[in-house]
Amino acid sequence: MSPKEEIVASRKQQIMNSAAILFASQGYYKTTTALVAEAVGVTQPYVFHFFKTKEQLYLAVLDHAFQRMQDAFARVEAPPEQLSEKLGEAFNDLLATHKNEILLLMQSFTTPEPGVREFTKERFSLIHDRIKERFEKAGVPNASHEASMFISCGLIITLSEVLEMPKLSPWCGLD
Amino acid sequence: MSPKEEIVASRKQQIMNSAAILFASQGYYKTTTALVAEAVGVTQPYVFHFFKTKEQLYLAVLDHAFQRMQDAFARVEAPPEQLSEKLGEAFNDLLATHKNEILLLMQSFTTPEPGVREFTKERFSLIHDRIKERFEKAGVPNASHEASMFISCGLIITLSEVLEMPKLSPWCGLD
DNA sequence: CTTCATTTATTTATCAATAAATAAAACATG
DNA sequence: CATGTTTTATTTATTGATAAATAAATGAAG
Repeated sequence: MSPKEEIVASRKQQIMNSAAILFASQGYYKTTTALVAEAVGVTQPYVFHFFKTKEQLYLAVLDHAFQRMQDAFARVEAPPEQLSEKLGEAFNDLLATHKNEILLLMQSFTTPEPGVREFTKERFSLIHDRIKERFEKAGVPNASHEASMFISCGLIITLSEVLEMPKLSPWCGLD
Repeated sequence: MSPKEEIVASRKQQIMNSAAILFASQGYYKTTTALVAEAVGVTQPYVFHFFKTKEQLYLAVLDHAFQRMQDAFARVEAPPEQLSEKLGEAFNDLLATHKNEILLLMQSFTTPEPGVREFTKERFSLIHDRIKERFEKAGVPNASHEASMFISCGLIITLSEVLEMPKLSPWCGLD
C-alpha cells in the first residue's frame, strides 16, 4: 500500500469509525451523512466518494462489526464444559473493546431498510450456525437451543447498555 | 359515552391501531404520519388533531402496549414451580393476539428519540420489577436474574419474528 | 318545524426544514 | 500537466407541522 493509498484507506476508515459510533448511539435514520462527515472533519458530499449510498456505508460498518465478532468466537478454544463460559468472555471482551460495534449489530435487526434486513438476517443466521456447531462439537445435547440462549444473552446485555439499566444485566448480582 | 364521543374515540383508536401496525413493522422513522392517516382513510393533518406530535402518537401506542402486557402478567396465577412457565404462556398468548404491540415494545428501546428512550427505560424497569417481585414471592432464589432471563427470552423471540428465522426461537426443536 | 347560531369533524393549501445525492470546480502534489 | 483528493454550489424529495377554510351535525329560539 503506497503512502497515498494509506491516506485514502485511513480516510475511509475514519469515516467508518465515526459512522460506527454515530450509528450505534443514534441509529440509522438520525445519523445523517453530514454528521458523519463533521465528526471526521470532512464535507458531507465527500462521504459519497467512498460509499455510493448511506445504506452502503451502514452495511460496510455492519459487515466489519459482524466479521470482528465471528473472528473473536472462532479464536475461542475451551474444553466442552467451559465452552459457553469462554464464548461469553469473548463477547464481554468485545463489548469492552468495541462497544459501538457490538451495540450496533445487536440493534441492527431493528432497521427496517430492506437491504439492511436481508444482510442482518444472513449474518445472524451465520452467527447462530457457528455457535451451534461449536456446541455440537463439544457434545452439548441441545446445541441449537443453547446457541439461541447465548444470543439472547447478548440481546439483554445490549438492552441494559442502551437503557443504562445495569439491573437488567443477567450478571447483575453475581459474577 | 355519547354517540358523538364514540365516533371521536373510534377515530383516535383507529389511528392508534394503524399506527401500532406500521410502527411495529416499519419503525418510528419510516412510519410517516401520512402513512398512518392513509391507513385509516383520513388526511395527514387530521392526525395532529388527536396527537400534538408524532412522538406523542408513538408514546400513546407504546403506552397502550406496555399496559396490556403488564395486565397480562398481573392476571397470571400459578404455583411457584410453574410461575415461569405460566408467565411464558401469557407472553405467547399476547404474541398470538397482539403481535404488533409485542414487536413494537420489544423494539422500542432502539428508537433514539430522547423522549422515547426515557419512556421505554421507565417501562422496562417497571416490567422487570414486577416480574422480579413475582419470582421473589414464589421463593425463587435469584429473582432478579430470573426476571432478566425471562425478558431476554422475549427479546430473542422478537428477533426471530422480525428476521423470520424460526430456528432462532428457543423452543425451536422442543415444546 | 324551521331558521339561525355554534360547535365538532375534517380537508385544502402550504410552510419550513432537513437530508441524500449529483456535478462540477478547485486544490494539491508527484 | 495529470491524477487523485476535497470542496462549493445546488437539486430534488420528503416530512412534520400550521393555519385557515369547509362541511356536517347539534342545539336554541321564534
